[in-house]
Order: sequence, then structure tokens, then C-alpha cells
Amino acid sequence: MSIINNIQNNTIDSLRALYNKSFTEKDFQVNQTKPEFEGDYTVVMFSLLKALQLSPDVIGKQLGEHLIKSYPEIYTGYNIIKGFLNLSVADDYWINLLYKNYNDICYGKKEMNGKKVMVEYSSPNTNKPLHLGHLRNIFLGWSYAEILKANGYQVIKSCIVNDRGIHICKSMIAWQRFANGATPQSTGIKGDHFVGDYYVKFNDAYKDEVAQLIATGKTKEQAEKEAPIMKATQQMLLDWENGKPEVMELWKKMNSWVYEGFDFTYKNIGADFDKVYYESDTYLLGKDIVKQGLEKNVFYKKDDGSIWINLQADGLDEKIVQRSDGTSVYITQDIGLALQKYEQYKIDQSIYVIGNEQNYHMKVLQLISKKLGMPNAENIYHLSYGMVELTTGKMKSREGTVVDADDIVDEMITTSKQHTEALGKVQDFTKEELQDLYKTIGMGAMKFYLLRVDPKKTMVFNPAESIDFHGFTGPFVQYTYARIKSILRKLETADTALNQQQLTNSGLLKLEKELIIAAEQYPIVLEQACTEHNPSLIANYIFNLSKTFNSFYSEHSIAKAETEEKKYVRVKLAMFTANIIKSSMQLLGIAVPERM
RNA sequence: GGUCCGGUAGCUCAGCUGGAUAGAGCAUCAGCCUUCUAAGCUGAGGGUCAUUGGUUCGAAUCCAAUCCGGAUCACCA
Repeated sequence: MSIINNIQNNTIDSLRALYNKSFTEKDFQVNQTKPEFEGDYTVVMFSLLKALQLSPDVIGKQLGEHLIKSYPEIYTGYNIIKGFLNLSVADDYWINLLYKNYNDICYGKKEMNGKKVMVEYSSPNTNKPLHLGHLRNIFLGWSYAEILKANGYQVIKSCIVNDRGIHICKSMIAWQRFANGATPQSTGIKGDHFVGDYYVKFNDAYKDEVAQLIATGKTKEQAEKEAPIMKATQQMLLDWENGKPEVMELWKKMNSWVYEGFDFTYKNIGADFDKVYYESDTYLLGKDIVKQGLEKNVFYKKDDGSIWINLQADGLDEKIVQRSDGTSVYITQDIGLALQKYEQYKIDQSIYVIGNEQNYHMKVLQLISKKLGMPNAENIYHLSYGMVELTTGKMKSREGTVVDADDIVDEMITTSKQHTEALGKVQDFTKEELQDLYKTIGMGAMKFYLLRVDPKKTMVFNPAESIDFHGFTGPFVQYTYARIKSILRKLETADTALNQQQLTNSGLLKLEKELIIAAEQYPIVLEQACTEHNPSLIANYIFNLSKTFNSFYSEHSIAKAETEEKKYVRVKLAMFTANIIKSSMQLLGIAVPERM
């Protein structure tokens, strides 16, 4: 049980004993005491005054005395300032906590709870390579899936690949017309970039054709509709839907190039999936559901044959679920897939990591699912994240300001190499060890940078800041870990009798206690990150823990502690910190080096 | 126009289920390496928490209005 829980329970019990009144933990707040006051944790008494009809001084005194008397193993002192009851917690309490947990690599994690959750993240189109926005999505989804696991859930990581549609046909048409049979192999260009280049070529050619048509006197709308390359693309989509062999073959070939490229990137950044869905398999799903919905009068048919749902009673609008020509729209397949996920895996929760531009769409999806009475409708959760912008504004593919995922990853690794070489600390590393280290640090910086911000907020990507390895960064935390491991290695060889030290009680120094208190909070943070769908809580926490350790480290020597007993405590403290850093960074997808 | 999200230090962000004098990092300035890794530590300056009103013992936090920025409201996905 956490210290805060203890204080809440003890306070409730004491108040009942003292005043014969019942309170819950919601009736008063327990905070960490501000550094300028004496004490470790504080009970805020203002909210109790009315119910008890007593002054804060009286309540504080009686409550403080009662707590010390009833729980001497926890509370050693108190003081009252205005309505704040500041409690001092016994050093033994902290030391026991330290000894109990310092070597537990599962500290903070929960037992399996029997619940199954699917987390869908990274839903790429197969006509363009991944970019910075995808990275935020992928890191977020992956990390949140790991946070769920640490909180006792069974997790299925999934991905839906948007591998069909008009946008895919665009790159296919462009390849047919402009490639002269070129392939990623023949050009040496990574498959997803290769295909993406033809998508760009399509748009260039399309723009030219539109301009020419306008020059002949057509309006812009006419020109956009009539441009031959666009017509060819639309024809290709029809051919695809009819399964025309040469179109299918080209489609398969070009997608396979893209997948090869994606696989490389996913592997490079440490993303993985348990189940991959393809839109080409799922786009027809949902039509049966539409039919059933029509019978149940959830949907209705307009005169032209199109099928709709009216969501006006829920504050939304009418929404089409099937076109007049009988084909399905985006939302239709999503309804189908939502049901399929449930039926295939019997999941208790279905989480979608998707950008906030689709907030409306996801709201509609959930609402329709509910109205259809789908079993999992209540448990659909949209983990909505904000866009990544540049210091110069939004990323726009048309203006070529999109930051490519592979490029930025390479850049981070190169930068970490330069920093590391400049510091000259790891000259005895082998080539392979160096490569590993550069990647660990570069990826650590990148992931931490994208994960440290509250997911739902739009964030600004500042290139100079992202490659900074000082302060609130991944490498700062990694460095803290490496320093601890360095100390522990030396002590291991120097002093094997360390574990035999007996402990008397000589009290904890301020920074020692601060560090234990910070470590004690990890399980709460881990749980909070889960319930709030927010990995940034972990990033913020682990930075704070690392900072606390670094202050402690510079102030007090571990190896040359004042006494053997102090040394013993500090070694445990260092191990505790290192274990928490390692396991929490793992939840962010960030590795920590033994040396750097 | 409707709906949703946001506005906190020069910049990037915490804090938002109301609590003590609003915090970090970067940048700027001043210190600290013969002592466990200086990718570190210590300190200084820097704020009308968008504005106005309300709720109360107490508001960056809750409510209302206003201003500014963004997203979305397709027989696109």
C-alpha cells in the first residue's frame, strides 16, 4: 500500500475514533509537503472544518497526536500551519520500503487481471513512407500497450494497413507511366520511398494536366474532373475492385515494395504487432451489418438508395453508411472491423490510437456501434493525439515540409554518435557496441522527445531541441542509469561483503529520503499512466526521479560513504533507482545502456 | 455558422478531480571536475497563468461570457 493510502486510511480511522464521524478519502486531500515546511506529507484540513465544527488548530493537534500514538511505526511528528497538518514519516518506514523493493524488477507492476485489450496503432497508407506524425502515433501506441501489460492486461497490438483505394491507384498509375520498369532494387531506393516518389509524380502530372485544361478554357472544377490521368486512376480503382489480373498484379507488387520498406522502419524503431489487418480484406466488412441495421430501423434508406443514420438527437449530424451505388464508405468498414476484432479475440476493450483530426469520426463510430447494440461498443476508446507541428508551422506534403521518419531516425543516431565521440568516454567499445550505443541514445532521445508531451496536445517539433541531449531528455535519464551501473560494477568487485552489513538506525539524510519518496511514487504513476492513457506521465516521472538521484549523487558519495551502514543504504538506493529507470524506460520503448 | 480541443517564463512543456510564495528543461548570466562518468550539480534573473465577471475560507485549476489559435462537420479515407 502506498504511503498516501496509508495516510488516508489512518486519518479516516483516527477521525472516526476521535469524533465518531465517517469520512472517505475524497473528503480531504493528502499532498506531499512543500519543501519549505517541515514534514513529508500533508493532510489538508480545510474541507473537514465544517463537518467537525472545530478550528484547524484543534483538529490538527488531536489528529496529529492520535496518528503518532496509533501508528508510531509510521508517524514520528507533526506540525500545523494554517489548515495544513504536516506529518513526518519515520525513517524506518522508508528504509523498510527500500529494502523490500530495491531489487524487485517488477516493482510497480500488477498481477494479470484477466482482461484482454486490443491496441490499434499506426495505420499507414501504402502510398507514402512514414513521417514524424506516424512516429508519434507508433511510439504512443506501443508505449501505451506496454503500460497496459504492466498494469495486468493481456494486450494485442494491432495495425490496419490502408492498402487500397484511389490514393494507392495514383502511385500505380504514375509508376506505369513514368517508371520504365524501375524497381527499388534497380534504383537502390527503399521500397516505401520509391512508391512514395511516384505518388508525388502523380500529383505533379495531374497538376500539369489541370493547368493545360484550364488554358484551353475549362473551369478549374471541370479540369480537375476531366484530367486524363485522374480518369485513368478512377478506371484503375474499378478494375481493382473487379479483380482485373494485371491491376491486381501491379498492386501486389508495389505494395510488397512498401511493406519491405515499412518492415525495415518498424524493426528499426522497435515497433511490433500481434495482428495486422489489411483494408483490402476488411473493406467489404460491415455491409451485412448495414443490412441488419436497416431491418432494425437504426438506419434508413433515401430515395436514391443511399443508406443513412440520423445522429442529430446526439448532437451530431446525419451520416451516410452506404452509397447509393451500394458500395461501402469508410465508416462501414470500420464498423465491420470493430465487430470482427471483438469476435475474433473477445476483447474487453478496443483502443484506437488515432490523431485528433478523426475525433468526430471516432465519435460517430462509437455511437453507431452503440445504436446497433454491438457488444463492444461501450469499450471502444479513442486514444486521440495531437498533431506534430514544426517551428515553421504545420507539415505539408505539398510544400515538402514533411519530416520523414527514416531521415529523422538516422539524424538522431548520427547526432548521438557525434556527441558520444566528442565526449570520448567509450574508446574501449567495440564497433558493434558503439553502433548499439549510438542507436540506443539516438532512439532514446527521439522517443522521449515525442512521448514526454501530453498525447492529446498539439506539439511542436523543434529539430535543434530534439537533438539536445541535456536536461529533460532521454539521454539524461540514460546517463543517470549508466552512472549508477558504473558505481555498482566497481563496488561489486571491490566489496563483496557489502550485503552482510547490519543496519542500525542512524537516520536518513534529506536527499536520501527524497530519493526514496520519489521511488515510492512509481506504482501510483504507473497506474495513473494507464487510467489516463498517458505515457507522458511516466516520462515526466522518470526525469524527476533521475534529477533527484543526480542531486543526491553529487552531494553524497556512495562508494566512500561516511559509514559502512550509509554505504549499504546508498547502494540499495542506487539499485532501486536503476531498476525503476530501466523498467519505466522500457515502457516508453527506450533501452538504457550499461555504459555511455 | 455548429461541435470539439487548446492559450501558463523569450522558446518547449508540467501543474488543471480547487490548497501554502505557480514549476521544469532550453536559452542568458555566475559558480563547481587531482574525489563513484561534468550527457552532471549549485545558484541568479525571467510570470497580468489570454481577458472579464462569477462560485468560496481559498481559483492557473470549477462556471459563464469575450478574444485568439487549431481540428472537424463529404455518396474522401
